Amino acid sequence: MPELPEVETIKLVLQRRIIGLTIKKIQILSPKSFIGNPNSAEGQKVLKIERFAKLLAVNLGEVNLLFHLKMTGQLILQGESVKREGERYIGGHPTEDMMGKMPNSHTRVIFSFSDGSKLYFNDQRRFGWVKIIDNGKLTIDNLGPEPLEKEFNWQILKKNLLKHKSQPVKVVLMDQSVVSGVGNIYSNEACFNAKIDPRTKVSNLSNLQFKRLHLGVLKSLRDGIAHGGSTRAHFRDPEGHKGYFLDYAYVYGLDKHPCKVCKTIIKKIQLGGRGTYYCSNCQK
DNA sequence: TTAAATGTTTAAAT
DNA sequence: CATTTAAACATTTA
Repeated sequence: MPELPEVETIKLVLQRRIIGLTIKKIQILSPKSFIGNPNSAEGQKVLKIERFAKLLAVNLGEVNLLFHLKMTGQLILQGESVKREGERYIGGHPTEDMMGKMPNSHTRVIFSFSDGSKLYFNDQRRFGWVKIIDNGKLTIDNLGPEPLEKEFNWQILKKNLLKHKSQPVKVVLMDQSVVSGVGNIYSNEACFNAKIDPRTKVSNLSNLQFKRLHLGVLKSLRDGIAHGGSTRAHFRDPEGHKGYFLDYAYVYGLDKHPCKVCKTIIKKIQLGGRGTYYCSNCQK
């Protein structure tokens, strides 16, 4: 699920825990999930961790480990000190088995660090991947502006959205070349925040609505990060309670539930082939 | 049994 | 040719 807030939260956790550690060993359990030669990463020290849209780049000097978790990817960090505290750091769409023993049947790659801690890349559907990328080649094509950077304003959002003027606004928001890191969850939430019907064609939006949408995107992403990502990127795991998925959402996954603002029943429709949730009273 | 699920790319249809 | 829709990827759960 990892959209921007989830990946950002994973980044913050990893920056705190694995920078300065050396990768001792990389075990590839699913060849499809690892692209490149793992030898070039083994023995290297983690220097820097960055996020680009939904991608995570772990810099090892000459090379980077570039992660894309796609739909069901998870990163689970279990360290020696972490284990003693009965704690584990996780990021990704929550499932029962991510609280259990590692590795498990969905573990695709295991990174072992110099201090004994391990990072597990789990991915049920195997859409996600880890790639070795030379440092000079770490540019990702077709990425729009990072919404949390101050250069991002409503005029830029408007200009980029207008690349697909006849499309519903909710669909265009998910286009990574329009704005980086917004996926299905936050696109739904952003439209709710902006009080805009997700079906509205981009060409029919007023400047006022573009402004509201700009703020709505920011609010949804910031709320997501404030909640540790919609998936709870770190988790205290003595007995394995369930991560609470999206308790804070206004509309995503809440069809047939009353709107948290006006009690109108949330509707679910299909837009661009994706589940789309909205309140017909709040969003017009 | 069918449908849907956090994402992206590619092919097919309009 | 540009734009839009569907399919594909793989697996599980409702």
